[in-house]
Amino acid sequence: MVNDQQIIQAAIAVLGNDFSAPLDVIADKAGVARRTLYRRYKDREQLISACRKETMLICKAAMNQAYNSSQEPLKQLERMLYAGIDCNYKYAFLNKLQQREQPKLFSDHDKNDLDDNVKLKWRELVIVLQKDGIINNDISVHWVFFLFDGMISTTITAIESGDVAVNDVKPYAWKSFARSIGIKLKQK
Amino acid sequence: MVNDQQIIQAAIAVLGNDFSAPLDVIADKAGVARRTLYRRYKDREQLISACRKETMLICKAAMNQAYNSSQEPLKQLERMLYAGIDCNYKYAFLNKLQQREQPKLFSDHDKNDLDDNVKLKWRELVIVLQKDGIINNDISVHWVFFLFDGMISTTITAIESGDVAVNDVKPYAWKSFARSIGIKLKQK
DNA sequence: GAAAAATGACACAAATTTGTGTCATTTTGC
DNA sequence: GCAAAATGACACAAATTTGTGTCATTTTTC
Repeated sequence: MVNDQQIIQAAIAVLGNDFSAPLDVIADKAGVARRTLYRRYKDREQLISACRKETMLICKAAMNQAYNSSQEPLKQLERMLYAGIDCNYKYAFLNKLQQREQPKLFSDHDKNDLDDNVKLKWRELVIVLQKDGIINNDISVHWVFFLFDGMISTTITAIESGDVAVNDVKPYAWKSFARSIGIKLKQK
Repeated sequence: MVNDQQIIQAAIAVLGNDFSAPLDVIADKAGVARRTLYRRYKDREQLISACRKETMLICKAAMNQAYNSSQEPLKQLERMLYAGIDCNYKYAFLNKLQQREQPKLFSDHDKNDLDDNVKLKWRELVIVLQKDGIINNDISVHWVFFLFDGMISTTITAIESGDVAVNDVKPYAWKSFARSIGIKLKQK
């Protein structure tokens, strides 16, 4: 009735904004008995591990697909933003997780999977766009990255608040992000 | 040696990104024995209460001062952004807290203090700027608010990462925010 | 529809977290 | 420098959370 993905989904949603939340909160959110969590995942730790794995898989796939969906850097960047938004709180969860693990393991197994493949591609896009004068030169790639991540978080917050129509918000996000880094969009 | 404010500061920093974190984490962060926390605050709940109070006091004061520091709406908005950034993780903490309490108490005591006084002023600013054509008309006040909040979070993230110089980042934030809502800044 | 697999609803021990008592030591106020 | 106040370092009980065992019931599978 309740599959693994739904449980992981619930876990990500809960842990994403309260990492030390007890397991029954997750169980409730998933609509499942706490005992069931332990049947599917040995540990709290293993559940979290599964969350990380799933999150990275999904985000990575979505980002890669977005990247490959066009040859035009600006379009690629736009679709990657949408992909991040679609990954939703998964994205926030990943960030929180990485932030938490950074002191421990610096260059470990699958963590850099997402980074190496996708973040590098993303970075190249930005550099190209900056070289072409499409993105302003007066800001660093680093700052552009923060803005990108930040816009995803902002959009997720907006969606979760329920005060903004979900369909409207993605183009808003892109328009705002694009402007913020100095891109002048052509009127459609 | 360690005063109340430092403890509150530590508590806000810890709870801001892990609300269920045990008290010894906060005690460690504050450089104080866990026992001391209980001497100053009866409860975990009272500590959190104190955090809320302090946070609101500081944020409100900073925002109001920013608002009052100029008559020019654009300048006021800019300074309010800076004030939000200065409030730092306090701001994130407040958001998390309100998000958590929203289901419980809808229109309660001091919560709306910050809202009524400061958020209303902020809102008026945006409406005026939009009426004057300085902020783009194609986005809603609501979305502008999310962008504002989001830019504060983004900036805090950037600062915490240590990859961006603290002094540079505030003007960056303003420039990016201003652009994102369609403000054309004059070159200084 | 019957056997197998998974679930929920308990109960329960171990581990962790909370909150308090005590006392030697440190810090503060004067 | 001394008395008062605050702190740290324990110890400790209560409460909460974790992880497991068991069994009746539900869901899947064939």
